[in-house]
Amino acid sequence: AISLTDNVVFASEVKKLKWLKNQNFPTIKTKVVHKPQEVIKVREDIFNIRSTLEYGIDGLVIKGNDIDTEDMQRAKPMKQVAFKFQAEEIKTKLLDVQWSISGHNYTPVAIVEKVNLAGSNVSRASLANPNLIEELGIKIGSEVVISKRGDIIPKIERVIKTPSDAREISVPQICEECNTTLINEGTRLFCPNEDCPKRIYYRLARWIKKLNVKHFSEKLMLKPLFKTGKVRKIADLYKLEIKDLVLFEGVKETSAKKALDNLNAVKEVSLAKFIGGFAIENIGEDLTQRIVDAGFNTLDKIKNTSIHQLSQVEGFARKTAQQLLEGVIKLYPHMEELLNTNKIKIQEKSQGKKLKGLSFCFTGKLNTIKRAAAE
DNA sequence: GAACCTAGAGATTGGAAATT
DNA sequence: AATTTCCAATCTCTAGGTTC
Repeated sequence: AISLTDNVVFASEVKKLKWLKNQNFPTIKTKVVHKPQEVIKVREDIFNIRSTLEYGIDGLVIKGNDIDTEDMQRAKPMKQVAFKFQAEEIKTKLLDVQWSISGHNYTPVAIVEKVNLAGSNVSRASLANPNLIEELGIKIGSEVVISKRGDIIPKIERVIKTPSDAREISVPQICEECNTTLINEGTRLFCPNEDCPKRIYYRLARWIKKLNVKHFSEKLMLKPLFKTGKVRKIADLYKLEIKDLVLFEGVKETSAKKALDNLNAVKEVSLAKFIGGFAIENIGEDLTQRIVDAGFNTLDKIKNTSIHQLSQVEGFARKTAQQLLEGVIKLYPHMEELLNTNKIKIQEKSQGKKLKGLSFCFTGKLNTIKRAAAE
């Protein structure tokens, strides 16, 4: 069966959906087909009437002509696939390249002359890494063609021409934060200094993000805290009081309290999340969980094992095992300090799987525990 | 009430390493 | 050599707050 994919309605936007209902929004019809050629034909037909539709669409969804709830629960259902239209392309000019710094990695971002493309204004596009700059042969001043891949992500497709007075894109040589000479591996440009402030800050931001602490604003709170030197390590976050936050512009008691309450509300995390929150390069929560499942279920067990033993775990070979082990050993004092604040602890053992996959709704007053705890 | 900020939504690229 | 998995990064828009 075929239905239209739309980039207008988001399921969560209840208000908008209601609005659409009131507008007698045309229902999206499905069509049953039997051969691949028919799919292509339908796609062409729809593409031709696309501009006459009352709403925006970006392609088709082709799905099995049945309802398979199990399949639909997958992150990427196997019984349905999007078949989008060829992305619109437009000409523009490269004005500048900014280097976006995240942690220790430097990523080039193209700044182009603002153009309206497929319904939005585009002025930035990732250039991924130094190698891509070279492959494209792009310079400041180059005329380029951009598209939005999947109608969403701006992408520089190719260079049309580069005037003779175009300027070479300069690749940073030293870290703007700590003056360490950057290492350019072609596919990534990074600052190797383990104690680079960018790296230290990134760890804090990762922690907040990993624990899903809401309203702890990076801009208004975390950055100023870091800049003033008040917070260096994750453990420092747990010593903060409201008075430390209201010092900053744009932060008053209400938001300060909210941020700290949210931070302190997380009292227990799984070992995998704990380690994932420390931003060891290439070591995320999911990978760590595999190690935990394989029996390395305490911080010390992981710290005291060997690369060889870790590499017995699926998903880990020498490199990843080494990154994890060295990262944990290096950060162990940090981790201990954090645990010693007694504000957060690692879950003793992985929870049973009896509740896995089930959904619950709490309503009314709970007698024995608070609602948040129950959730 | 204006101005500003955040979260979250959907979507894709592309590198690296591991696995098959 | 091909496939899978993870990770990090990018874009825009808007509802719903907070602060000024």
